[in-house]
Formats: sequence, structure tokens, C-alpha cells
Amino acid sequence: MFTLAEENYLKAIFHLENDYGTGVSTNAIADKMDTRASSATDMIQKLADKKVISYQKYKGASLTKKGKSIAVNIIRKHRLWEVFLVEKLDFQWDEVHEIAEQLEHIKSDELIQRLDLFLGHPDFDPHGDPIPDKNGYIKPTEKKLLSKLKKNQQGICVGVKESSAKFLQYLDTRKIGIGSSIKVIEKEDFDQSMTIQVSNKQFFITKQISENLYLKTI
Amino acid sequence: MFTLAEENYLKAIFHLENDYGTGVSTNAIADKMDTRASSATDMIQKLADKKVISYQKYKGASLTKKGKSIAVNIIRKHRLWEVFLVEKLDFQWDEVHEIAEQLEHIKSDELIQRLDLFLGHPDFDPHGDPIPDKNGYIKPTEKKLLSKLKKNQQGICVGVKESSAKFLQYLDTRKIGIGSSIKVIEKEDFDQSMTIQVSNKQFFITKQISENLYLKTI
DNA sequence: CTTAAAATTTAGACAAGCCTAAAAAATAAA
DNA sequence: TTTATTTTTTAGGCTTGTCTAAATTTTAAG
Ligand SMILES: [Mn+2]
Ligand SMILES: [Mn+2]
Ligand SMILES: [Mn+2]
Ligand SMILES: [Mn+2]
Repeated sequence: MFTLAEENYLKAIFHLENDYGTGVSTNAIADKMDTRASSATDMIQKLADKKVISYQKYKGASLTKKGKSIAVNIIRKHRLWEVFLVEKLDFQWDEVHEIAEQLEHIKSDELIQRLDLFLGHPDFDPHGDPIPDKNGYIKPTEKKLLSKLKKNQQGICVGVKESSAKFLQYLDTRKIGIGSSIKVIEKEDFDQSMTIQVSNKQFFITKQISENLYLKTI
Repeated sequence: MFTLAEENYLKAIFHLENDYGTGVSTNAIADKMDTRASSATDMIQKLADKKVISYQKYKGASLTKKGKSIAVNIIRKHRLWEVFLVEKLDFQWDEVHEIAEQLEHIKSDELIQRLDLFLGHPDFDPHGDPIPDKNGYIKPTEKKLLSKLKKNQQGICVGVKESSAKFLQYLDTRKIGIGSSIKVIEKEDFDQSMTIQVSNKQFFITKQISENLYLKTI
């Protein structure tokens, strides 16, 4: 069995490997966990002892098969709970992450199996992130960052990269959400800022925004 | 903010005061928490420092107003989650306690408020225990242990005292549950064993059973 | 290739919660 | 009321997860 801290480190390492490739540095982990490098080292050594990561001093860490399976299961729980909170309890999409951070650590396979059924086996969480199935399989989805689109290209918003409350609220005030149709009207070469069209309104957005919106191009 | 361990101690002290009156002994707490008296003393001193119990060396502990309010809130969460698990996820009443022991520590007032609404503001949990309202008020209910009834008296089962899976399964196999009509057919003076009638069937039960079933007499 | 900077690990400490063993206080027995 | 027993507290230690400061290794610069 794994402690809450161990579970959180495994999840962090999973996300880091996903985003920046295999072999995660101590500093990257410490950063994501909002702790000190020395604390990260301690935990990395413990996780290596438990065979859930492979690790050599000074060379970074990678999840083993077992470690990945644990991490994915926590992510599955996190996302299912987020669906529950939004679909059943009427929370907004910017309000659920912190609560799901707690709920993801509840230990009961039966509970998750039944929750999944109750929710109708959802494929995506409220932020457009895929929900791993009970075997840990994550269906690969073809989605593209808005920042990669050129002038006049368009797509449907299928997810967000950042999912901080601040960013989600920014999107809310501009009526951008999962399912919104977005078209690039103008793109500034110098700073990658864009003018986009959502429904019948046009907005000016910075690179920081376009780099955090996933689209399915059409 | 209170740690998981602190919350569990507060809940234990609340239940002990409820069952055996104010001023709870160190041993009673250690016993309920399945720990050693020395550990209980450590925690008692910490809780006293935090002003959630009043305590004098060698004299036992009692919840302060603040401590009681925290304990009752945890119990409210526990019971609401049990309702959720049974009503929404189709768990059996003997399967929910352990999971609720985890869920009761999730910290979000908004979550509990919405869960309560989602469940339709239930008054009782699956074991017939009252659910405190958001102000911590527990509606007093008139219920009587089956063991207190005399021959030919009857009532409706409104709750169980014990709620271990073993006991609940015992009741299940005899089709006894919340709402069952129970009549005392025969009562043995010597050992308090009884013959009772449930629906059209008669059972022989020991004192241990009758002391753990709450009835509303009619 | 040697030095400077950055990244990582180690050493030593601390709080929370638990433990065992021993001391102290309260209670029961004689 | 003295002695024995039970209850409770204290003392000292251990594990988990964290920290700061110092040492070590790796990487980048000159
Ligand atoms: Mn989330
Ligand atoms: Mn999400
Ligand atoms: Mn329960
Ligand atoms: Mn219950």
C-alpha cells in the first residue's frame, strides 16, 4: 500500500514524464511537488526501494510498469471524481480540482467501479482530459494546441492544458469551453498573439492563452 | 485545521461521551482508537492545547463546544456519504462504513452542502442513525432497544446500535432491516433470549441481538 | 582543460503519531 | 490505613515526510 505522499509523487512523476519525456530530474519533481530538492531526493530513494521508479543517483527517475499503473489509477480516480462533481453536484469546472485532489486518494476499487458505472463510463473529465479505463489504458486522442494553428484555421475546443481556476475563469468570461468552435482570424508573427473568433465574437489573446487550449481541427 | 488523527480522536471521544456520559477515560479512548494508553495521552494533551477538549491529568477528557462541533461535522459527513454509497451507488448497508471512514475526512464545506442537496437532505443514514444538520443539530428520536420490550410488545425497526458488517449480514439473512415490523413472541427471563416475529416468520435471538436493534414502538 | 555554476545528494534536525518500559497517581483490597 | 492493583502519565525511541546547510557530482563557461 502507498501513502498519500507517495501517491502524489508518483502522479507528479507521471505527468512530468508525459509532458517532458522520460527521466525526470530531482528539481522538476521538487518543483511540481512544491518542496525542496532534498525532500524529493529522499522520496525518490524510497520509491526506488519500492520498485515503483527506476533511479540512479544524479540521473533522474522514471516510473516502472508498476509505478505507472499506480499513477494512472490515481489519475483515473481524480478525473472520475471531477466528472461526479460537475455532472452530479453541479460544480463549475474551475471548482473541482482541489476537491478531486483529496478524493483521488480514497482507497476502494469497488467504489471506483461503481462510481464509473453511475457516471455512465465517461471518456473525458470536465477539462477534456481522457479518463483511463480500469486497466489503465488511455485512449490516444488527436488534439492540437491552438498556438499551432495558422491564420484562418479552425477547430473545436476539446480540452485545456492548464486547468488552474484562474485560467478557467478567464475562459468562462469569454464563453470559451469544451465544445466551443474557435477560428484564428489573425496571428501576429512577432509575439504569437492572436485574434480568434468564438461564436460571433472576436477576441485578442496572448500566446500564453493559445498554448493552453487544445483543439480538434476540422 | 485538524489532522486526520485528530479528527478521529474527536469523533471517538464524542461517541464515548454519548454512550457512557461525559468525562472519558484515557483507556476508553485508547481502546476505541485501537492504540496504546500512552498514545492516547499524547493526543489528549495535544487536543487540550488546541482547546477542543477540556482535560485535567488523571481526570479524563470532555469535548468543548468547539470540539463537539468538529466531531459532529465529521459524523454528518460520514453519514451523508453512507447515504450516497447506498442510495446512488447501490452498495449494501454492510459495505459502506469503511469507505465512509475515509470520505468523512474530505475537506470542503461546499462539497457537503451540495452532496446533502443531491441526496435530498436525508434525515437518517442507512443504519438508522440521524444525520446532524449543517449547524450540528441532531434531531432527538425516540427509539428503544428491542431488549427493553416485553412479551407481545412490537415496533418498527428504526436502527442498529452495532453496525459491523457481521451483524448487518446476520440481519440480512433473516430479512431484518430498517422498516421491519418486529414483535416479541416469547422472552426468556433467565438469559433474555427472545422469540420474535418478523413478517410471518419467527426467530430465536439472543440478548446480544436484541441489545443492538432499535425499535420505534407502536 | 580548468574553473565556475548549477543540480543533486547527504547530514543533521524537527513535528506528528505511534510504540515499550518505567514512574507516578488513583483506586480497590486487606 | 496501609498495601496491592489498576490507570494514567512520562521518558525515550522509531518512522514518515519535511527542512536547512553543507558536501558532492554534473554541466557550462572561459
Ligand atoms: Mn484536476
Ligand atoms: Mn481535470
Ligand atoms: Mn458508519
Ligand atoms: Mn452509519
